Amino acid sequence: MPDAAIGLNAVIVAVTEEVPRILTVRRELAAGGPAEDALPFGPLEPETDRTLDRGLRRWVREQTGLDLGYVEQLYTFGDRNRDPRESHGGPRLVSVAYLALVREVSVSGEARWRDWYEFFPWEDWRDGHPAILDRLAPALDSWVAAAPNPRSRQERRERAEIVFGLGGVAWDGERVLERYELLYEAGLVPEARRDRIERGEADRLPPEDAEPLPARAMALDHRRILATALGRLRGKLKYRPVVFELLPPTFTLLQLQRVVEALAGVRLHKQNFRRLVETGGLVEGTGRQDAQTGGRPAELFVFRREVLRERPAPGVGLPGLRRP
Amino acid sequence: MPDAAIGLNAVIVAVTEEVPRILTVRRELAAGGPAEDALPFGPLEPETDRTLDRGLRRWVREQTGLDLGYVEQLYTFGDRNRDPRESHGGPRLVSVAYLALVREVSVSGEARWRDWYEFFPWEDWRDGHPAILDRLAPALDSWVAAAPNPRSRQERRERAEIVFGLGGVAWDGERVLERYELLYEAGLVPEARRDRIERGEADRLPPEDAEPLPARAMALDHRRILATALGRLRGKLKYRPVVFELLPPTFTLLQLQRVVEALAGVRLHKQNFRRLVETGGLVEGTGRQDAQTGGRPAELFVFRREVLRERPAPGVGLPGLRRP
DNA sequence: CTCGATATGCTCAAGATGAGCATAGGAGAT
DNA sequence: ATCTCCTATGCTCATCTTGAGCATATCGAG
Repeated sequence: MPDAAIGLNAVIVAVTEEVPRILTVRRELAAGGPAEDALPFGPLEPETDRTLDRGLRRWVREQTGLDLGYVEQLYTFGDRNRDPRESHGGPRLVSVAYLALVREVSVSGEARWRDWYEFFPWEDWRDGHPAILDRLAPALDSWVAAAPNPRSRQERRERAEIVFGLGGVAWDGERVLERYELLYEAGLVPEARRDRIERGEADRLPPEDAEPLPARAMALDHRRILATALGRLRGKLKYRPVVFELLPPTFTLLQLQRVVEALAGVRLHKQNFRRLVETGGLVEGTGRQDAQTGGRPAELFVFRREVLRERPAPGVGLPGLRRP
Repeated sequence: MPDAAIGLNAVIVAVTEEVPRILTVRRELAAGGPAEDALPFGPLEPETDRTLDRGLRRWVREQTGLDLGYVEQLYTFGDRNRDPRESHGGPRLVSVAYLALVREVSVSGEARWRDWYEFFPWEDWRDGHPAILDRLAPALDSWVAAAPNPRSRQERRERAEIVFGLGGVAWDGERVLERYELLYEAGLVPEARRDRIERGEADRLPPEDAEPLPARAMALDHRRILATALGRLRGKLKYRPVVFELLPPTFTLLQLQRVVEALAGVRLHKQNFRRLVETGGLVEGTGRQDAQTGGRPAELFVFRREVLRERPAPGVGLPGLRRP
């Protein structure tokens, strides 16, 4: 069986000040090339790492000083030429990506936190319809129109409508990856051009955009990995009590709501949210009050672990977030 | 970056006669050892396989003659010593497992179809509470009692109750993997003994069960992979129209219901199921009728693709299957 | 033509959801 | 002191969804 190299990628998420953040590093991938944002990554040491996630925790600690708590495997990326160094004799690189949720934000080394909506501005609907979608829509239309034949045009149209919620289709917050992949295929993200050039496919380049999208790109396929993470987390939120990994042990209901909103990218009805988490048994009051920030003091709550015994799939699967 | 070998595993699912089946092969893993059921697996060819799932499709075709349609990545298994050959100088083997859904059942080669509930008899609740659970419950109690300290005992009890729905906790059909892993840890499946012996940990063996569970074991960690697949499929059913991958293009509502029940492992209320899929826009009548099997003829339905435009997460997320 | 079997239509109580109104209890300004 | 602004918290209500059942339709077999 021929060999390949196994890499491990980490999407490390924290939420502070109502901003969901991910930990990034700066990397020069092409030696001497431009530095780009990248997800932290490291190798699996086949000899010493007993499991994949132990390997991950090991080098995350080494690189950033962070001790990961909640960790979950996301997806394994193995397309050829994910890393351009492969085409110059490097080994086939297969990367197993993980999602980690943390509370702390102090990191050491070259790591820094970034608002994940800088990478996906179209995903944040908390202030209503994101303005960037008005710029994307016509670009998507051109992509549809540029299809080589009517059948393919029809497919493109349907796909664009479904994933971007156009033409009356409802927006589905979980389709983060599908949206990114469509933009990539349509040549609307810089990675599309860059990858083609790096692979020597300088023919068939998408037209360089006069005015590039106001979104941050990433090295390699890391924005794809990040999109996978965001989509997965949005889904998981609804049926597993993962938000609490991102919150201090004690919090107010509004703090909880703000974190959920930050991840889900939508605003929620306050009273209904409260009803959901309280009558759903997800939290319990401590009797203590918040050293608040203006307004009537709020009660402090804690996560109620017993809910795991009471309900099969406890989460904040609430109004406007529900599945069907 | 040190090298490792990448394997690909396929959990290939079909449903016929209300039985969910998976494709297995017989393998002698220890040369000269006993033949065991295994999932089909093959290597990734780093040079020729452009993507992981292409590699998978390639060797599944080679090994079984099957052309896969719907394929979805499941999970990547990378613990050390998954394959005992590693401890004899073999390379670290990391396997990417895939779930595939097919309609056909004719296979060539050494492959054969097996009822997946032979591997997990406790997962089939279609005829009510599975009898095997009455045998498992006391064995789980012993495992809880055997905890080294009160704290660990409490944790074991809570875990057993949650995953097996004991002590008033509701049964959650999706926790297939958690149940299998608990049984493994508790030494209640033959793989637990076998793996310890193969790793030379012949001390600390779980006691050999006088009367082994009436369930089929698998080679390596393949039953774990299978459990992952079953759990994932049960979950996905509820919010993506994947059942239709397992059905002929045209089907009656009862056929559809039977397939869903076979996968979910529970019986559903017929009229409500019908209401759900019809008013939910998942299917549409063809006007034609079934060459039926006794009783009033049933209308033939087809999957209604337009539902993808109308609802964000269409699936059979119905009564008794819902998340919260 | 009656029975057995399945299909299909319809009802209804209970619960969940979506949206809003009203009141409580703090801090800082006047 | 009291006014104002702000957030917390309690409560209501119309509407939709769910869970469960009854009733009727339409076939084949005896």
